[in-house]
Amino acid sequence: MAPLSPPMDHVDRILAQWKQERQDLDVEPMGLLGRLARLRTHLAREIEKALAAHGLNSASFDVLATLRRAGPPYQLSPGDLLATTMVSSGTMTNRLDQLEKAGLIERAHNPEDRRSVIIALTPKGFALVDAAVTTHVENQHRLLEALGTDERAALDGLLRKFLAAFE
Amino acid sequence: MAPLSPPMDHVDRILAQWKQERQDLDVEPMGLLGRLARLRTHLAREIEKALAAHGLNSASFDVLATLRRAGPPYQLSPGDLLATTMVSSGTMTNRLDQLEKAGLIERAHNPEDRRSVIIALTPKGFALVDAAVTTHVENQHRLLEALGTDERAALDGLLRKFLAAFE
DNA sequence: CGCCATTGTCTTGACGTCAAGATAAAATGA
DNA sequence: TCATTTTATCTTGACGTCAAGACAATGGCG
Repeated sequence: MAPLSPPMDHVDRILAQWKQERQDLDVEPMGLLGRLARLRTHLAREIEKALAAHGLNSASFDVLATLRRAGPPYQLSPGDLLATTMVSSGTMTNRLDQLEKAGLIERAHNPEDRRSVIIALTPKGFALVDAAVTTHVENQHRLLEALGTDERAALDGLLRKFLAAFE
Repeated sequence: MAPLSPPMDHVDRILAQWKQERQDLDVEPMGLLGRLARLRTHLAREIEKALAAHGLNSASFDVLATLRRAGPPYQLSPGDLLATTMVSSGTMTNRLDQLEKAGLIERAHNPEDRRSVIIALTPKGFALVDAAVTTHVENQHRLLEALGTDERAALDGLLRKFLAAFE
């Protein structure tokens, strides 16, 4: 018996159209990259939903989580936060403005460098992110239920190698 | 000899911090999902760069490419375009407005349904997207160079299965 | 026929992001 | 020392996106 081929999905249909219209192109990479992009959009939307239950989005959660997992005293500079979050400095300023208004972080002067700012998690921010991360991790487990243990390990390994080409 | 373990990457460091700070959480899924998200950001930025050489971004390219690969007469309704692009109707209207201003598409009434609109690629739009897709596909090949043939197939298969859980 | 739910598209207002540049402080080095 | 470069953060203006809802046309159904 021939092995079962998986059913045609949305991305397969796109590739089939290109093969019809532009036979000169080798569109094979478009399949992998298209699936990665679509999957990422679905996952991001699911993650936003889970965080919304705590009044957060993934932008604000990322900042709070970075401060939380840094350990006591839960303080980092905007520059430190930039180094881990893949956003521009203007975006980080905007995120910090909102978190400060919400009382989840505080800005303090750095006595050792007056250009620099110390961002500190408030008790309210700490409590919120600690609750949110619990929900978030549970949600992440749920999102991975479609894959078995071996598949997760294989996928993670391939993503690791691929990602290494860019950072 | 023990097998070589890959070097610690950015995501590994995040996981190590969580393991230190929140030992109650099983953060294993965060590794896979974090790598997927970071990888997608890197890839999206590279793709934007390649399309910018043609004056396009991935938003406008997606619309033009959908019309192009649909085949003659290179016409679809906004609703058809919505069905393949994972954006809201307001986003699509905005994209079409700009493409129309740029002379790359035209809007026409649908004689069979006066609610409906026919979006047609102009000759200028056809020529542009045909050139852009050539560059885009070359760029996609380049982006996948980090992976071998077998790895690409394995990754694509896992992404296909994962994506199937969401659509 | 005429009412009502549905469909297809567009409008509005808000949000998150970025690139480019402004500002101020600190480090460098002649 | 002092001018220059570098670093750290913030500001500005533009862009792409979304959710919610407006609007007109269509299709079903009594």
